[in-house]
Amino acid sequence: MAKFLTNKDDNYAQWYNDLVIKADLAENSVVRGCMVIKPYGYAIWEKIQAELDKLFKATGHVNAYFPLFIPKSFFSKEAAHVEGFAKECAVVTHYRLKLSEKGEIVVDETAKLDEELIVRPTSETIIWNSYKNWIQSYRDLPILINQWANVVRWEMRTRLFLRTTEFLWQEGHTAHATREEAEEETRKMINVYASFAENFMAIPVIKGYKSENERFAGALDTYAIEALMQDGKALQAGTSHFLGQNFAKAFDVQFTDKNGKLDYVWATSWGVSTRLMGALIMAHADNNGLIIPPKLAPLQVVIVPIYKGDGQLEGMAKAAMKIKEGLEARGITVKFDDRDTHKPGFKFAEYELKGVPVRIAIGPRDLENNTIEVARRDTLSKETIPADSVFEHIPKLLTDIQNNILSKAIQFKKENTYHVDNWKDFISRLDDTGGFIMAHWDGTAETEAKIKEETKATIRCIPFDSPEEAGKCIYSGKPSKRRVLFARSY
RNA sequence: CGGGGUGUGGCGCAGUUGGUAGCGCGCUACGUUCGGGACGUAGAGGCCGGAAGUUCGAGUCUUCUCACCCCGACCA
Repeated sequence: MAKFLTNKDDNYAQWYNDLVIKADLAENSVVRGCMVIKPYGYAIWEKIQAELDKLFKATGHVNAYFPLFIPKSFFSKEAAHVEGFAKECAVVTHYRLKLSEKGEIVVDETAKLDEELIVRPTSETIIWNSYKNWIQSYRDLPILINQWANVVRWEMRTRLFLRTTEFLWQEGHTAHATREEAEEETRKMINVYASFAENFMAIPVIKGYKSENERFAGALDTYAIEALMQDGKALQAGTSHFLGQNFAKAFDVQFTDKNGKLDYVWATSWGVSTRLMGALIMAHADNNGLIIPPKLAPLQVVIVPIYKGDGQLEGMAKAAMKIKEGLEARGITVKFDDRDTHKPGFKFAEYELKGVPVRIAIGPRDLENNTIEVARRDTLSKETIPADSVFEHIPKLLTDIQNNILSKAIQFKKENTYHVDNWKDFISRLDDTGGFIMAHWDGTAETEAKIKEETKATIRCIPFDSPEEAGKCIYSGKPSKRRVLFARSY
């Protein structure tokens, strides 16, 4: 089985690449570093989008859209921000092409832009330039806007979904009258991400603060959710930034408060990207292919008929359509695959590869006995049930699968989270198993950098819930008050 | 930008001392199959990344060029 996939245990990276391609999620485009998201992959992204969008709306946010292009001058208004992104920006310098004497299409040098445009790597600057005009009074606040967009960061090395030059994401940008309110928003959104990861993606995460080094360019504080992949590496799955008054000051966004006093506006921004697709794959999939949690599966149930030529299909189609309609009425997405160009075995393998949570097979024996065969993707187990019980059974089964995938992931995270108290163990733990490593750190950037240099492990976050505990830094031996989360990461 | 590698049907590859291109998968047609990726038969499909050179003759040798991939420095 799964003879088309590289074995996950032999070569995890290759297994991932194979899976993305073979499951028809995405492919590399002719444009270096950019991907083509294929319909099946995009369907999963649309599910992610739809659920997140509901959560954003439920927390009071609205959607809007800001330009792809950002004037270079805007970009340089916030010092830390420029520094963070300058090295990976695509720049538009001209607006016209022409035919050369040789008949080639060339840039028309006479059509040079007065001010160059940056292709957005993120939208803080262009958005705050607008907010400046929108905000005069505390009555105009808060502004709670999200946008779904593409952004471009010119990366050296890319991998489908995990890091691509262009990627899709959402970015929330909010403006508040008080520091407390902005901080609360920052915290609220990281919690939204965390609960989305857990409840929909079935991925448990660790929420925490980023160290100063890992912080977003221009933020006073960055919160992140970190997820553990099956190869023991961490993946940052979402971030929420408390931007303080940095962007308000850079773009001169002031408002009059209730007391008639002028003050700068407080800001947050937060985002998740198509990288979540990578997380979804690497958290759950196995050597047979994807395992998609039912809540995000574009196709939740597939019905495969097993028939020999001569009119056998008819009876099955009738039974299948009845099941399909009944399940759809219960809000379940169902496909009846009656293609006669592929054999059942081929279809079984294909839907496993694509991670469809539940497969129903109906064959001649089932018709005779009024049964169906139900197979679940997460455990690969099969059972034959009375056809009449399908409408009670399948919804329960989907819930069960969602829960099982999550508890498996929780178990995995638990088993691969280690408390380490000295340098030797730290290194051997990283090399032997990887995983989340909770260890003491002296809180200095120098130590953090040294650890990264020597081990490639970074501080993923300082967990919100990590208890006060006296200890010694694993690297410097200096005193430390709490453990932080270390890991090698994507 | 350093270090390594690869360019040959749609995809993955082979191609000997230079002699005019082949295999697997996929594709098309027909037939037999159909409870875990079926089989047979017959087909279609290639300026061998590009340019120049050596030679009677270049996928193969030489030079130049272009593109892509992998490993590092940067990153959601």
